[in-house]
Amino acid sequence: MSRERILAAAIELVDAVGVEGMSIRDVCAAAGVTPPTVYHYFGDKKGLLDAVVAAGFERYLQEKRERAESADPVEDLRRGWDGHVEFGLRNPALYGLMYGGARTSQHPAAAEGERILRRIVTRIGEAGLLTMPVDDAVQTIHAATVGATILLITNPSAAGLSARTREAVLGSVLVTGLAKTDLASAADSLLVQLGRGDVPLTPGELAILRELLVKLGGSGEGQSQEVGDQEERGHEQ
Amino acid sequence: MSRERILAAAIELVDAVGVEGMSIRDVCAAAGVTPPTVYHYFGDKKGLLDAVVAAGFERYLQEKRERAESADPVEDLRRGWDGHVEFGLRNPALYGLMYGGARTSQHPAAAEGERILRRIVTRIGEAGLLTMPVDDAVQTIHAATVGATILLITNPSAAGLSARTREAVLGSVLVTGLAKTDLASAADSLLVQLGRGDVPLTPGELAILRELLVKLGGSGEGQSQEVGDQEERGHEQ
DNA sequence: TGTATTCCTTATCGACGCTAACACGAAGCA
DNA sequence: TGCTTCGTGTTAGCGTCGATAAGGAATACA
Repeated sequence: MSRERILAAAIELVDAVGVEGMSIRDVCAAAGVTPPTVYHYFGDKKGLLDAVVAAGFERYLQEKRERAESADPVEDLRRGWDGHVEFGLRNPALYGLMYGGARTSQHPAAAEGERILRRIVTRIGEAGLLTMPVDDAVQTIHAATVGATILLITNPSAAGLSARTREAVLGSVLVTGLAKTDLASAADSLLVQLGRGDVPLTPGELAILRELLVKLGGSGEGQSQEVGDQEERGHEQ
Repeated sequence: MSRERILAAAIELVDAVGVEGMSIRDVCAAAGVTPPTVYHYFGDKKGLLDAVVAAGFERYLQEKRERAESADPVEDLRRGWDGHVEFGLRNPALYGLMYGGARTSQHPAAAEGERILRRIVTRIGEAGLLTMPVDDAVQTIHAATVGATILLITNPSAAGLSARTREAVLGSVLVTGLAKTDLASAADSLLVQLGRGDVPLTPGELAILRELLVKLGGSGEGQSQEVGDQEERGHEQ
């Protein structure tokens, strides 16, 4: 009965003050117990943090499992990516414990997360939409997801980074060049082309065109809504 | 004279036992000074770790600067990627401090690293080989690089992960040789995209945009440039 | 010589991770 | 009912940590 209170207090504290700011004594004060009780249940501080990480993975997996698989595995993959990044932004300290550090990281719960990803990618492969072996695709997607999440945590102002990286990776992993055919990308591409060589337009036309393209492009800093919340969805396909 | 010895001892200790295993007193013993000396030079433990991180970035930047720019910016980009990953694998604890943690990460030395990357990407963009704006490409590449490095650190058995992720990202960021390499086809591509889905423009804006795009468009087949040079490459390490 | 500055010390503080030893109520068994 | 066991906590304290107050020794400058 005290174990849950201790674990809950530890999770809350890690989320509030980070790993380095959390002390056993603080956890005890929040949970209403004394230090030896913590050591009775969790062995040592590392054991307590492992339990926190395990609870974090469990929470993450629950979200992941609640996302039912749709008929389109590619859409499932996008949702999985967005869910991962969103989870990291919602629990930055916990995410740092789970992925960032050189910690154990071989948590059994982490393996199930990768298994879910592998199942989705396998379905995509069975549909003949993969440009590489399943394991390679899983590793590539996983690496890019973690990297985008970490960079977003340390630099939340980089709006659109997640969606762009996602489409960039998907564009190479999937045979369908979906990422290159969406509206924002086409506008960005043209914007790049306008920057070099001569353009058969008057200066005024060029100015108007640039403004319109920026409005269409995915890289503008126009919308200041919170990141991670399906910001770029709907553009593709 | 003691400052350098303290910093060197701290770097060595961080590399040997990690951040959490390092204590000021250990550093003092290794450097032959007493604790107050450390606080005299570095303020507090965070200050000392910041100095360690700064030294790490400095070491990383020196390696990066020593790689002279070649005539082919794409090759420079590949070498920069590989150098980044290699540095992370050679200094895992230091890399975790530099990128993994939720630390400030806005170190001035980190900014120069990104500036070097941006310069390379800018050169690629000036060659017309970019499918997205420079800033977007920089962010995407950066995120994927960090992710691949972190996953390789925590799981060194994933051979080939770095090269695969690198080529996957480059395959999306770089123009691969088909269409979209010139102004006319980029305009045509956007024109097609305007035809489907909803466009966040007013009817008037849309009309002007269409007119301008028609003026730019090649009215059918856009001839591609001579960029068939680099295709997919093996490039294992 | 007197004084200021730099560099580093001794000595100490409160908080930390952690542990030994013990207290106490709820079964389990005679 | 009495005795034991076990799960669940406690009190008290160890050694170490990060950090600080106060001052000493050497150098530089007037």
